[in-house]
This record gives sequence, C-alpha cells and structure tokens, in this order.
Amino acid sequence: MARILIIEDEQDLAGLVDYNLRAAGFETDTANTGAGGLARARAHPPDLVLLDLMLPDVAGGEVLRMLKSDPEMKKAAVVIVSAKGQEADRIQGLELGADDYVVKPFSVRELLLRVKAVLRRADAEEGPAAVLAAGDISLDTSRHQVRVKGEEVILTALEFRLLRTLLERSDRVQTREVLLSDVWGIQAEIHTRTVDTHIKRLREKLGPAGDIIETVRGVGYKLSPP
Amino acid sequence: MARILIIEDEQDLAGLVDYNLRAAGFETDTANTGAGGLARARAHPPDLVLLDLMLPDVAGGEVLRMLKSDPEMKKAAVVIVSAKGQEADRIQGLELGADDYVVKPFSVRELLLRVKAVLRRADAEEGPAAVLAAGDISLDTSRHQVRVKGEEVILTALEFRLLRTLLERSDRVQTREVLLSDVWGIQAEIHTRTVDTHIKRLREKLGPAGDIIETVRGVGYKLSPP
DNA sequence: GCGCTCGGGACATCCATGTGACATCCATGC
DNA sequence: GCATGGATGTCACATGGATGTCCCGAGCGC
Repeated sequence: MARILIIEDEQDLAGLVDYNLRAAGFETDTANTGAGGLARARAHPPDLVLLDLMLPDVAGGEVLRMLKSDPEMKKAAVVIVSAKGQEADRIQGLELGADDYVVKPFSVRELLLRVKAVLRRADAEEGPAAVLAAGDISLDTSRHQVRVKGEEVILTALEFRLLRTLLERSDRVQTREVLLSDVWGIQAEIHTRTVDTHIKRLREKLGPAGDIIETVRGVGYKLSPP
Repeated sequence: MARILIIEDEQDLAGLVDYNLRAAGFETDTANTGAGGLARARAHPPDLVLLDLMLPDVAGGEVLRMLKSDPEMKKAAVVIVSAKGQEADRIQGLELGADDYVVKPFSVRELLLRVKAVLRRADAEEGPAAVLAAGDISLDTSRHQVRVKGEEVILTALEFRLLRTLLERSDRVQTREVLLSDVWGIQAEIHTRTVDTHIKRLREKLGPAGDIIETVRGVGYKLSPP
C-alpha cells in the first residue's frame, strides 16, 4: 500500500488524519514543519504528500517547489491542505504542480476520497493508458497534454483540470456548484461568471471540437462524446 | 429528495434548521434527545443525520456510534453540530465516521452548503444507475437525458423536473398544487394555466408516448405505465 | 516592466417560462 | 338528448432569468 507523508503543524489535525489514513491501510509519516517534511521526504520518498500551506517555518509553496525540483521526490503526488478563503494559494498550488487540494475544515471521508483518487490516477499513469478521450479530443494526464485531432493545444493548469473533470464524467451533467467544488475547491453558491468564463476559454482553445461541451440550460455543463 | 433527521435539543435552533431544510426541498424529521433520534432513525432510515453532540440524555458520540453500528442506519451520512471550541469533539466525531462538521454558531447558508456537499458526495459514491422508465419513456437523471423508444428528446430544465416528478410517482395522481409545490417550489392556489401549459408541452415533445400522462379531471395529472 | 492567468463585474443576447384570452371538452341536471 | 358551467387544452407574446462575451484589475513568474 502507498506511503503518505503528512506535513501539518496542527497536532490534533495531523493526528486525526494520520489515524484515518492508517485505518484505511496506508503507511504514514508525519512532520510538523516544512523543513522536517522535506527531510522526511528525502529519507523515505513517499507516494503522496499531504501538504499544509500554512507552516510555521517555510511557506508551503516553497516546500512544494522544493519537492518538485528534486528528481527523487518529484514522483510523489501532492495534495494541498489549505484554510478556507485562501483562494490565491489554491491557484498557486495548482500551478506549481499540486495534484489536488482540500479546504479546511474538511471531512475525513472527503480527504480519503481525494487521496485515493489521486493515487489511482498516479497508478494509472504508469500503465500504458493515462489518456482520456472524447471525439477529437484526447487528454494525457501523465504528460499534462491535450490534443485535438493530433494537434497539441496548450491549456493552463485550471483549464486542464476543468477539462479532465468533464472528461472523467463524460455524459453526466455537472452543475456549476459541483464544478466549483471539484475543480476550484470552493463551496459556494454562484453569483459570478467564473465557471462560464473558463468554459468559454476552454471551448475557444479547443476550436470546433469544443462543441462537445454542451450547455444544459438551467442545470450546468456536460461533455458528450459523439 | 433526500431525508434528513435533525437531532438537536435546542428547540429554537432545531426549528430554524428544520424550516430552512424544508424550504430547500428536503424531507425532514426531528428529535430532541439522543434516544428519540435513534428511534426515529430506526423507524425511517434517513439519508443524512444532523447530530448535535451536546444532548440532554445520551452523549452525541454514543448516538453516532449506535448509528454506525446498525447496518440499516449505517448508510446515513452524518454531519456533526457542536459548540465552538470543542476541538476534542471534532476529532472524536470525525474519527467515529461523521462526514462533516459544523461549529455553532453557524449560518444557515453554510449549513445548507455542507449538507448539500455531503449528500452529493454520498450520491456519487453509489452507482450511476438513476434511470426512471415507464412505457417507451426512459429518463436518466445524471445525464439529464430523456429517450422515447431510444430516440433522444430535448427537454427544458422545468419539463425535465416535471417529468421526473411524475415518473417517481407513477400511477399516483398529482394535484396541480402538489406539482406547483414540488416542481416549481411555489406554494399557492391556482389561478393560472401554468401547470397545464407545461403538461401540454411535455406531451407534445414526448409524441405518442405522451399519452401515458393522463388527465384526472377535477383532480390533477397521473402518469400511468401500460 | 511584460506577459500570462484568473476572477468577476458589466453588459448583450437568447430562450424558457408564466400568463391571460379563447377554444374545447365533459359531467351534471333536466 | 340537450343545455350549461366549470374544467382543461391551446395559443401567442412579454418578460425575466440564465448564459455568452468582453474587458479590466490583481497577482505572479520571468
């Protein structure tokens, strides 16, 4: 079973997470500072790092950067844990190469789901098929690459995530709330044009193939392969 | 819509929460003691339990343990409600298998968001099979898609909700008032042709299959499968 | 400083929806 | 069988809400 490194300064929370991950059959390791976490990671490269962005010593973002710059530790998937409201962190984390994030306070079930999902993806990538496809679009999760009719299309981290979410749930309608929650990590009602704007950008970049992202008026969006 | 059981000893708070959950379209049930709550849960297994940890009789944690140990009630998601600062409760609650946690005083909005998020997650975990059918008509909730003899029929959001409501209550007559309340969310007497108009549009779009929507003169409408 | 990304306000646009008027149907009483 | 009144079917249209689109400011890496 997979090795998970928890870098978190709140002892209570770290203990809780540790307990539950072990109960779910993972091997765990914990550190309560950024420096300590990096040391642990070097000593025993984990499969996944649970990283709190608010650490007493180093900034979480810095830890993430270090992790990703070391060829040995680079393979580890990273799930960001951040306090509610710090949305800038979230974006930044994703741009730096985090694989997912959960917002505090989170439920254990949610955390486990996300951890398992990330590990599953990481697993699948090692195999031959880490490619999601629909119509003319193919998305390679391991290379972080999208092609339309074989032509590469450059997407931002957020756009990639949005497209992947839609592809993983092909044919099922996703409400704006669900997308905000699963792609953005925000739990909120909608008053803004955020989702729409990014859907628009995605459609634009995908060109004619973007038509497979359907608007379901009054409900949300749906990707439906031909 | 989902069933929610509220176990809370403060009458005012219970009433407020109850009112708002109902307004949001949930079915609710309330109990103001732990023992009472367990009894209600046994009688009508809920989809989600809102559990106050500070109860007059049994400790909330004990209630949670009992809930989770009964195979029938185990399926219910649990959201803990507890006074601020009781960090220990939080840890304990989540370890015992609660799905989320709300700290008093909380805003109704926040509670609703969390309840919805938890239910959404629980839903996603169960199979995707959410297809209602009657005669030549089949309705797929997650895809938001309706087919008549395999042919897709495009419905608006409202028409879809109307058809789903009728399908869920096949063979039982629905008065216009009930439909207005459950499909439209309006509580009113009828002076307008609203329901009739939409029934008409639905029949039209369904073609010959639309005949299974029967008019029960003087009462309302009924969907009766052959 | 420049360029990129993202959020979200301010419109423009579109179409689903509610409504009242009228047509039609049907149960009822004679 | 027939007249009658109330219930239901049908229609056209305005209106508001939902979505598409544009654009600007903020934040960040280089």
